[in-house]
Amino acid sequence: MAEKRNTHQKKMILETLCEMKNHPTAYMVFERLQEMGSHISKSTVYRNLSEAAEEGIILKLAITDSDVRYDGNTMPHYHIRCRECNGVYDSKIPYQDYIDELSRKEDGELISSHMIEFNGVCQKCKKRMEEKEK
Amino acid sequence: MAEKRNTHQKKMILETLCEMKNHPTAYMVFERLQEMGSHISKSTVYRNLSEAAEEGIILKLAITDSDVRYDGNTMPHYHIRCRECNGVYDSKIPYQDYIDELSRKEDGELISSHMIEFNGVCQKCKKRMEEKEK
DNA sequence: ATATAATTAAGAACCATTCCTAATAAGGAG
DNA sequence: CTCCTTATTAGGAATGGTTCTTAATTATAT
Repeated sequence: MAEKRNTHQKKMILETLCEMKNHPTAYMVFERLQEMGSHISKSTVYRNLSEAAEEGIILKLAITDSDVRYDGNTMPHYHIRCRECNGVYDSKIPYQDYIDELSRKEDGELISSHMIEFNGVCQKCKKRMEEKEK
Repeated sequence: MAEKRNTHQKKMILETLCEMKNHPTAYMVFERLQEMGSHISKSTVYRNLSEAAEEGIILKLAITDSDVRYDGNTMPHYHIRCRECNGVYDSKIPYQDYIDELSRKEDGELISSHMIEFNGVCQKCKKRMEEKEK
């Protein structure tokens, strides 16, 4: 009655994801693995990340990208999207339960959670832009 | 010194978008136009929607989809994504300015706005699920 | 050690989106 | 109204991330 197997590939993929702090897409994880000399195939990376997200081992990010992104950190948290470099950063503010309550009161839908994405410019890009000004 | 032209195609595309209340992707607008017997090409639909969004005439939706969606309603508002039918609905709750202030205080980034997407089940699907229960 | 079935590698297929180019037509000038 | 300029379009090829397919592999139970 074998159901789930622990393979080298799965372990490598999840370890690599957790090392990457840039909220990568499945493709980015695949590329990283290739750089490291791994021969894990594209489809294996896509499948494992997708399955891990379904199992709740990793997080499938709610990001307004045209690509799905993953995060090793499964704690609920918000994201900041830099409109200059397109990078994704974590916000430090805690989950706002009351936002869900507000929606439950106002809207007729069955709300279970929400996500927030901030639009802004990250510190790195901000600094770079200020230096260009001079 | 002609800069911007008003073409039949542009007019038709924007009118069609505003008639559609389901926050369509560019492709969905293209399909709708075809159903209506229009011969407007795919690339024209994509280009016009993208340009209109840049000009602020329409809204490029912040939705955690793998596709970009557009909205004729340019008022800032939040969205509810139904996890059953995958539909996108508008929330009635007003924009929460203080969320931006909170992030500005806690995070170091230059925040200009945010978007919220609720995860839930829409009224239609809720009703359908309840009827199946019986 | 063997069996079986979950998992993988490799790459073809998919499909929304972008890109390219010749043809078209909006709108200003005469 | 007619001509010119050039923004815009139609049509389709190219792109590229993701999904799918299949035979080969390999984790795990027995």
